[in-house]
Amino acid sequence: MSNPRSLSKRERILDVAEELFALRGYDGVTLRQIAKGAGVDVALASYHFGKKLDLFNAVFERRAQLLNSARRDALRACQLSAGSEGPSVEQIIEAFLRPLELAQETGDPGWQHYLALIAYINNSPFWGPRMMSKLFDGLVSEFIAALRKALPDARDEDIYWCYHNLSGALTLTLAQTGRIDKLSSGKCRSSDFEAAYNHMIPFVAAGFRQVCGKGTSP
Amino acid sequence: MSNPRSLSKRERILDVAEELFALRGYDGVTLRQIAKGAGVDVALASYHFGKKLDLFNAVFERRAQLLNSARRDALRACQLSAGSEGPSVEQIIEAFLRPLELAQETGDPGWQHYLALIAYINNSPFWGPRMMSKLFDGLVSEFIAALRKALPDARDEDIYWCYHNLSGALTLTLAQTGRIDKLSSGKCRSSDFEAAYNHMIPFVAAGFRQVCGKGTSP
DNA sequence: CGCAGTTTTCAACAAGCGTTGAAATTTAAA
DNA sequence: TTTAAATTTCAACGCTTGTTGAAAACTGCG
Repeated sequence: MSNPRSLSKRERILDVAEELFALRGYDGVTLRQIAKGAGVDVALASYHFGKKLDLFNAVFERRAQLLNSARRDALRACQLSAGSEGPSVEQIIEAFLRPLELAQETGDPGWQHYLALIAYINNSPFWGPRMMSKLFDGLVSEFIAALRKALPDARDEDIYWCYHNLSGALTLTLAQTGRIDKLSSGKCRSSDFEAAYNHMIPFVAAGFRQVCGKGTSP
Repeated sequence: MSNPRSLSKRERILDVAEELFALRGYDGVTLRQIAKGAGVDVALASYHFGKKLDLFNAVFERRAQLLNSARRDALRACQLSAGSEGPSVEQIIEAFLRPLELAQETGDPGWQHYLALIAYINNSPFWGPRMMSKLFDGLVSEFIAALRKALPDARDEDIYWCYHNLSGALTLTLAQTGRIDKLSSGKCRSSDFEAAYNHMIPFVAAGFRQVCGKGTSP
């Protein structure tokens, strides 16, 4: 049945595919590049995953539940620790973002590649609509609902646009992990995850309050 | 020399390449697809532009100067209309963003495709570093300098992180133009651009002020 | 060991890729 | 109209792609 070597090779194919897809996109990577990177014959990818598109989807599915659970748990935790009026905007945004920072900081480069791949998908007019909602719609709805409670004066439309801005800022951060910002001449390293999120959270929270009303105090 | 038909075919190749590259990325589009879309033989793209990568670059160069000039003019205009203490954060961000909105609203779908292509590039770990700085570094430096003056208490590092968030929010907006979102399903599409920027500008300005100090009053 | 089942490689396929040289067509000027 | 240059098509090249069927190697079990 399942021996250590087979699991290892199957997993290695997923790892390499994850990394290369994140860098060059679906069409920019060949199965032969993936196989070579994994030290494996080309046909093995087809044996384990079927068509190339199935391998692409398998890469996403591998970590999707794990990530969604972590973010859902973070939201639940901050809801429990908050009073009956619910968590503040800052707390909700923090619950939305910190699990990603933690994933990036595990030291497992696979998580960085995976999140960069998510960013790639989110900004792709072709892949975005067909994959993002399947992966994240349920989770996002929960966060939107929490935000709606924390910002009782806001119109739904406003909350949506603010979430859009949050998603964009986050996406660029995920896409640029490891990259050095030339403009800031090194002051701003995208691999400095903590700095990125410590700046993003107050930035986004202030934006929400400005556009959606003050809400409950932080 | 230059006759209307030849210009037309050359231009049509650029138009179709622009649209398809924006949708599927560099590797997701073949010269044959572009040629078919333009109603032209495959070899004609090579005749006019050389290699596939040269065509890719030609698509960028066609509108780059026009766009950069518009944004630079907008910055100069708001600097002139402001007093000696310079424009506010809102005015600077508005100068940074409005020319893009205007380009999207020209009704020329080419501009929408072009801006979506810029978004694709910006979020691509492969293409981003090698193209974005060449296209926009000079312009961005001018805006950063203006922001530094409007936010005298801010550290450079903070300004760069805030700009990063602005760039991300903008990029996602450019990438998703024309897309229909569930939460805004009832809205009319022509007002989408205006709504996007009208929400983005106060959102981003509030973020800057929160992270970089209050600055001069709006 | 021997054997069944799983995993991995090998070899090859048809299709599509970017690119190119030469031929055909169109254009602009004389 | 004649002529030379610019444009466009044609036909084909060498190569790479994703995929597959059959052979080989490895696995755990009796």
